[in-house]
Amino acid sequence: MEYNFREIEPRWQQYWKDHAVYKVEIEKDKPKFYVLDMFPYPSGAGLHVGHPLGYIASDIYSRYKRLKGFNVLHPMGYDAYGLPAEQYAIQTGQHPAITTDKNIARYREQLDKIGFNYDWSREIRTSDPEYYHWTQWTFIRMFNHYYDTSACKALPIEALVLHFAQKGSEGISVAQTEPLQFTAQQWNGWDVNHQQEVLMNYRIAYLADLKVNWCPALGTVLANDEVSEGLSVRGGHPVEQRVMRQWSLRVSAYAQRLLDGLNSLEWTDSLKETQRNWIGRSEGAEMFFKVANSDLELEIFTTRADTVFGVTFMVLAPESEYVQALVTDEQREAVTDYLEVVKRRTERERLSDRRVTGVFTGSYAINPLSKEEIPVYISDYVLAGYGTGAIMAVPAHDSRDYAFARHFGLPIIPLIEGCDVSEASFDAKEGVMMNSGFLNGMQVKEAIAAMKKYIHEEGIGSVKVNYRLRDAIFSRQRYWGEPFPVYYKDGMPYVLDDNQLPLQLPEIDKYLPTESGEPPLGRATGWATAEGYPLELNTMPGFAGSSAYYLRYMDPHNETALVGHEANNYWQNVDLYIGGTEHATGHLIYSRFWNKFLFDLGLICKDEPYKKLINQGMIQGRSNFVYRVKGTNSYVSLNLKDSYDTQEIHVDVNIVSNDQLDIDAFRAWMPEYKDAEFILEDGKYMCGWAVEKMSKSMFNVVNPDDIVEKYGADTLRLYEMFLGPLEQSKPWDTNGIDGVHRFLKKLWGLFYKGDALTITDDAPTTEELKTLHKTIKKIGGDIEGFSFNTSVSAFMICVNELTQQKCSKRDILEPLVILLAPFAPHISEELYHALGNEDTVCNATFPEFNEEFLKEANVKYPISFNGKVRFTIELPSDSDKVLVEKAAMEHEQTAKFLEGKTPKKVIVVPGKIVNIVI
RNA sequence: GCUCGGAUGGUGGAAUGGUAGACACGAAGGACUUAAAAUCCUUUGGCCAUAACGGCUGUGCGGGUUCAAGUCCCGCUCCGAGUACCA
Repeated sequence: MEYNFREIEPRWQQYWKDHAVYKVEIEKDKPKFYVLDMFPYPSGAGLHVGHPLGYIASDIYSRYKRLKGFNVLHPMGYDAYGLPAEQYAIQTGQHPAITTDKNIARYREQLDKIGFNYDWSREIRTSDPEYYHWTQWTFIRMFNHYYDTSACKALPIEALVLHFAQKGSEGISVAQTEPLQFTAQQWNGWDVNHQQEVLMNYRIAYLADLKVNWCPALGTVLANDEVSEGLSVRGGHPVEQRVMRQWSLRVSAYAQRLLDGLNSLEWTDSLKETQRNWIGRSEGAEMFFKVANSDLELEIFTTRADTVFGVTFMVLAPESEYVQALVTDEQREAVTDYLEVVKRRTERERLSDRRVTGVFTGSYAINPLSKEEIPVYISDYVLAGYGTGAIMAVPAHDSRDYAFARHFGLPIIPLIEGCDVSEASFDAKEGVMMNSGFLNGMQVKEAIAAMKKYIHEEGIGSVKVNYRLRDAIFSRQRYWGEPFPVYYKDGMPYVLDDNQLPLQLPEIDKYLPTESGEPPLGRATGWATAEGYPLELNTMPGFAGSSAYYLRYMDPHNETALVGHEANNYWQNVDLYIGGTEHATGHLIYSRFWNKFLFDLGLICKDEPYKKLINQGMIQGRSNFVYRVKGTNSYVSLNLKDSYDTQEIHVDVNIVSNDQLDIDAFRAWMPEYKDAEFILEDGKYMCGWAVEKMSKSMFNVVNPDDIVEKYGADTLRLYEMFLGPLEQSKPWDTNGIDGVHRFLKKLWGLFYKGDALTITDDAPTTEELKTLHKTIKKIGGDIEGFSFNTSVSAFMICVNELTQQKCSKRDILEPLVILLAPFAPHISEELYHALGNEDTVCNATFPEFNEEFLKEANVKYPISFNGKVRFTIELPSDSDKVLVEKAAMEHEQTAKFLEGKTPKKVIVVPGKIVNIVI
């Protein structure tokens, strides 16, 4: 009987489905394990061979954990809201839900072919009202809570209202948009609208006029992580700054907790570092600089308090509120002109053109230490959104200030002994201070500390921590997203009652903004509450639905809660999360924030959602090229191309094998190549190749369906793992796949000779047992360490050895099949049943290796101590070091040499030398 | 600029400080076959040598620690990723 994967695989997939093998329930007497994949956005292009990489890895691990006796939750769903379906709807008029459903069906079909062990009864889709019910529900709670900085948690807004009514803003410690001061009398005297307006300053989900990233091409605002270098991440359209009234989430309130939480997580250092940089904590000082001939004081933030003696000017951001107060009549025209220029520049222009620009306000401030009068400038290199929007400039020790000083001819005072500031500033935080009064002679670090102390004692400022992390803008001017559970009364927003949820997305005629420029929901008829109050027209962004989806999987059909307490207490949080690094500053920040908020409200039991996280690397494409002799339809083979003037052209990798072009297939590929002629080498046409992103335009996309059709799902799974370390990016090259396929055929050959099953119940030989046990040991260790590529090698070695040993013993082959089940479940299931087992291999137990057994057998080897003493003792032939070390220690002469001392280290090289360090 | 990774044969990649190149692909040669496919065997880092044993060299570059370095330390080069007027 041949290894017929085309028959075996669908049959077992059907069996698993029919017997609900992967359905999981809470089982209190079993330890739980939660393995999660980052759920996909179902794009129209379907899966390519790179997408399942992480899914295969999580599938292997969850199957392994199950064999180890854990109750494993391994769900899957879809991030169903997104721009492509909406763009498609705009072009074709087809409802995004239809497009999305179609794409999901296609994804599911592709996923099913690979034999994953998802519990599909828990599937969720973010666009499903049953699901976004709870996204809206959480939003309502964010609206109704504020962040208390002394309690370090979110608290109900009613508590704050009560406080305001009694004491005004006195004594509150809160996260807020801007510091407000008012008395209880003022508060109580305000009408409802004004009170609501003031509360917006504190709510965790709040509406505010913000400078936002507006993308005209997409017709919507974008969050910071959706913009890169002035262009939208999706589509690469220009983004400009605009002030708009938008919903935001007060993520910044959680900055410190998001930072601290990282320490307890098993994530890679690089990913944690990325998040730390994104959160951007910087410790420094806030200081006040008096304005000459005025009562005004300018507040600045600096991390270099030690350099105050070198401050020779100050700079305000163009948007700074100080600007108007400081402009003198003589400078008014120049300043107005400058502000106009700045306003006209797009974000992208500002980033690409970094020439020094700025204008003098006409006013002077007083350096609080040197007491010198220093000019105050305006320049767009100072950002309004960070710190206080004003800086003290130290040209000698900051490169931006240096460039500015040089341009405007301002003085540069060096503060560190021996530094050279004739060409560039000296930015390093090291050296001995000079020109700095009482700081002279100190090291920079001492000086920073001394200066902070001084600032505090003299009352000219305070020690302050700043974060780069901004609040998340939560409104999108789109149709295909979660509607906000919000209505407007007298122009003020109010949230719906829980019993009005889910607020379903209405139907509209076209998926475009209204003529008056309102978002698409402005087209919906009757988009209002029963009382006739208009509903919010914006929808939520992509990250809304993905922020708490892991909780919903625990209890996906609960109609009364996001997640029930019993389910949450059992499943807790995700033990292993696998996905790409591209979510480092988006989803993985928002999701942690969202989770911490729910934790504050006592709704869930863990304040971090993802305990261990693994980033699978990208699978790149391996493109092939042909070389056309310029101006002809003639193509020259790779190694002959240097003698011609050629043009490199991408060719479909599916008609190239081992870099050799299938010439007939090439002629048939496109009409223009029908009459192509070839200049061959050794009778072949060899193509060039390069590693590039996998994309249609490079003709290097490989579809997993084709691989499954040709080699089977088990081969695909093994090969994806075999390609290289999980976390590393690597190119896909279908050529190597024969190797793993051959391995499966060899495994099959251990069971069947011709049509006959040749398994015997004979006792295994020592050699056979050795092969088995070292394989069990290796595979177990590799899976725990996520070294799936070396596991596949270990299987190959094992089967090669057993083939040589002509092994057909049940006692060897049955454990081997169970061992392989996480990697290649279909063939394992088939062979497991061929051995006479009734139950599914998924319910088997992961075999244990026999350590004692592995310590047998003896062969001769030479040995020496520190290269000096040399004699021969008997050592095992196996290269297992534990064994060899032990044998060395038990040897008579060795024992005598040691005289009862415990060696620090025993180093063994079988066949050559042993060193023992005492 | 800053942060974090990485560099090993023709290719993908193995190597708790201990025989570098496991395993696989590709290539070359051979067996079987009318032939092809499939399968199996041999060789395969480089250089030198051979009837044969073998020798030298070798993990981006330059130093260092060590009995022993692909691995640890210092200084570079190149490549990749993230981030950026963040004061």
